[in-house]
Parts: sequence; structure tokens; C-alpha cells
Amino acid sequence: MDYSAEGLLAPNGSPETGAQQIRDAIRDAIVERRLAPGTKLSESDVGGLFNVSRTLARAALQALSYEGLVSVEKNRGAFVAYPSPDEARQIFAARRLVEPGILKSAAERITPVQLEQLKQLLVEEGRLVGERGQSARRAEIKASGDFHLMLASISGNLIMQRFMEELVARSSLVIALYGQSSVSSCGHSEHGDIIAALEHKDVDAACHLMLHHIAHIEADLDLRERKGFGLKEAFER
Amino acid sequence: MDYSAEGLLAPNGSPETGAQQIRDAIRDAIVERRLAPGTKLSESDVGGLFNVSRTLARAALQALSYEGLVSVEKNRGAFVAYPSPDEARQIFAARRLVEPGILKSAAERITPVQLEQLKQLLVEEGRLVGERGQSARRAEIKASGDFHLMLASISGNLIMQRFMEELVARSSLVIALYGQSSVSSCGHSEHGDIIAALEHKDVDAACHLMLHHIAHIEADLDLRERKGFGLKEAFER
DNA sequence: GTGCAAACAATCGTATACAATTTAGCGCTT
DNA sequence: AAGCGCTAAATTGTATACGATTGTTTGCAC
Repeated sequence: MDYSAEGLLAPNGSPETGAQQIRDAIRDAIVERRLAPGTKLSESDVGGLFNVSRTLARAALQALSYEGLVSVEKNRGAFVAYPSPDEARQIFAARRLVEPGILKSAAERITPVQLEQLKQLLVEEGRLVGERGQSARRAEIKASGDFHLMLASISGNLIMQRFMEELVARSSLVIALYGQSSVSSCGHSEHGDIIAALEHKDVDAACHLMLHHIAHIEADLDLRERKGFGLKEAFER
Repeated sequence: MDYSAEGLLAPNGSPETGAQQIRDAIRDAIVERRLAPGTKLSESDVGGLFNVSRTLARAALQALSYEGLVSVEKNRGAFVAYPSPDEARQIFAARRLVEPGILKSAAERITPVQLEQLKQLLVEEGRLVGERGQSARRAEIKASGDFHLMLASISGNLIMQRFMEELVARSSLVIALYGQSSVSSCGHSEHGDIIAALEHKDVDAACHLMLHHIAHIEADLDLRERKGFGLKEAFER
């Protein structure tokens, strides 16, 4: 019946099977910037695309709206979120608020093998920076976010981990909208510095570096209000 | 046609009308502890109770599962969440992580009128502590949480505000399950101390008091794993 | 009487159908 | 020709229907 890219590593999702997959697929598309902010996500289209009914498509869109990646307007439909400059500032303010704490917690619990995994992630990220092409760029965006996500994972707090997933995903949207330099994904070297500080058990330095890192990302944004000079944005809200 | 730059805190019911109401109603019931952890929430029953179809009931339950207040098990149904001791610890760890930061941000932005509102909330809370009866107790639980929520609101960060809503709600579940002293809701006087520190612009003291406050709540919990000595718990879970 | 198995019942998972709302198109009036 | 109002198409909101999975009970063999 349906042989559409069945779960490769998903043994079983707790709530539903179908909607979960669709949600993840759309989220990946948004985070990797294949779906531009403001794009309309009609329930019929989404359902048709994944060969499921509107019911599941709707559930997936709802889920994404809870994560702030999709905004659904009553009787009008769902759109890829188009964060305002103010929302963007709040997202980064939230990251400045929680990431040092996560880092501190991660530093207390990190094991040698986890430290090695972090380093490996860094190597992978560095490899992608060197490559060319859209595909490599997307992978780089993902790897860059995965660094922050792995720290949250090491912290051992599932709640903070989920929260960071949301923040990283929404950050990607903000960068897609307001980023200036093309390679604004994440300062690669700064990730390395943080790992080094972690390795030396210098938590304070690591936190300081993290704050600096976040500020660095935010500094690359142009958060001035757009007055709708781009007609596409003006139309699609 | 389109008055863009839509309100950030628009009264606009974003997704749906019906499911939102049901979700809020059930959430209130959970937070106020009228629904015990582990209670089964069948889609048919919920729908029947609110005179809507299973579709809306399901959407509401899904929403609550994203907030961690209900857990849905595939092909088995939805239940009021029954946080494990480990989850409980993570919830409070998350609060220790974010509340000082929220408080710091709130201290920077608080206006005299907001300070007055905080004080009024405190008075209201104090009044409820004195009263007797189930209804007063429920209101007290809510007011106690509202104190923390209002601080998040004052911080001006909608994302942190939503996150705190989740944490406060889940804390209520934890206290319902593991709280020992009957009046374990929240140390009322400690709220007053924090306000006082805020008023004197002593942010460090306020943060310190907040951490102490959270520790105090957590200290009242008995987070030892239950081996099913209570037959009731053994059944409903 | 105990243990397994097959049918029954209940509930969830998904699809489809209908109603309500919004949006766009068209013709009419001025 | 521009503006207004009405109708029709499209899209979302909600309900119902059907199939699938799980849990229970009954019945039979041993």
C-alpha cells in the first residue's frame, strides 16, 4: 500500500506513526531551508505529497505549530513561520538564557566517550564547511545545530533537550530570513573552542565562549523591520 | 486587506477554536488536581463530555501531550501524565536552570505598575492560604503558579513564558504525586521575599531567593521509586 | 482445575464526507 | 472604466464511518 520511506531507525513512535513522520519530514525541510518562510502549507497538498489524508497532514501541521515552526491562521491555513524581528530577538534571548545552564550541566556529566563524540561531530562539521554545493550546505546547517543539540543531550535533561530542539530549529528560520553573510550558519571554530574549554573542565570559560558564540550569530542578522519592499513577502504575509 | 505586523500577543485564536477550549479546560483540571495522574482520558469520553466529536477531543489530547501533561500510548489511549521520579527531578532541574535567568530579565524590565500587580497577586495568594475548602486550595495552587508565570510575562519573552507555563503545570503534577506536606503548593512567604528583593533592585539576592524557593519545593517531595506498595498506584499505571 | 486459543468487545488510527468560512471571479451599476 | 455586490470555487473546521490493534472473556482440550 504505502512504501513511502518507512522509518529507517524509528522502531516505533509513541503517539502516532504517520503524523510523526510527516512532521519530521516537514521540519527537516524547514530547518534545512528547503521551505522558505511564509510558504503556504495547504492540508491537501501536504496530504497528497505524503499519500495520506488531510487528517494526518493536519495533525503534523498542528504539531509543527506547537514548535513555532509553522503558524496556522484560523480558516486561512498553515504557513512556514515568518518570525518577526522581535520574535527573532526573543529566540536568541532565550538561547542566551538557557545555553550556559545547559553547558554547565553537561560539563558535570560528560563522559570521555561523549567528549569524543562531540569532537567527531566537529570534524564532520569541518568537512562539510569545505565542501561545495547545496547539499553540503544543508548538511552543514544541520551539523551546526546538532552541536548545540548534543550538548543538551549530554546535559541529561530531556525537557531542556526538547526545548533546545525548538530553539535551534527556530533559529534556522531566523537566519534564513535575516542572515546577511551567506555562511552565517554557525562559527565553526567557536564550537571547537567550547569543546576545548569543556575538555579542560573550565566551565566558566565554556559558558563565556557560548555566550560569545550566540552573540556572534545574532550579530550577523539584520533585524530591521522590512516594509514589504519584497513583493513576495508582502503577499504571502 | 492585510494589516500586517500582526500583534505578537494577538487575541486571535491561532489554530482552532474548539480544540483550544477543550485543551485549556482539561489543562486547568489537571493543574488544579481535579484529574489525578494516571487517569484515563478516552477520546470518546472527552468528546462526549464537551459535546464534540472525537476529532476535536483527539486534537486537544495531542496538544496536551506536547506539553507533557498527558501521555498518549499508541493504540491504548491517553492518560494524565504520571511523571516518574526522574522526570520530576528533570522538571525542577529545568526550573533551576531558567528561572534565575527569567528573574534577571524581569528585573531589568519591570515597571512600577507591574510591581504593584505582583504585590496584589501576593495578597490574593495570602488570602487564599487562610481560607478553607477544596475550592480555595485549588485557587491557591493556581495563584502560586501564577506568581512564577507573571515573572515570566514581565521578562517580555513569549518563548520563555510558554516554557514556564509548561514547567509550572508539570510541577503541579509532580507535587500532586510526590508532595508530602499537604500545603506543599509553594512557600508563600518566599514569594514575598523575592518581590522585596526585586523592589530593591537586588537582582542577585532575588535569584538566590528563587533558587532557594525552588529547592524548598523540591525538598518537600518524596522522590523514591514506589515499588507498588500502594495498590491503587500499581493499578493505574 | 488449569492452560491455551479463538472469538468478542473496546478503543484507537485513518480516511472520507459534509458544513462553514474565506477568497476569487464575474457581471452589473454609476 | 472604476467600484460595488453577488455567486461560485477553494480551503479549512468538524463530524462520521470504517479498518486495525489491543485487551478480555469464553470455551474447549488436557
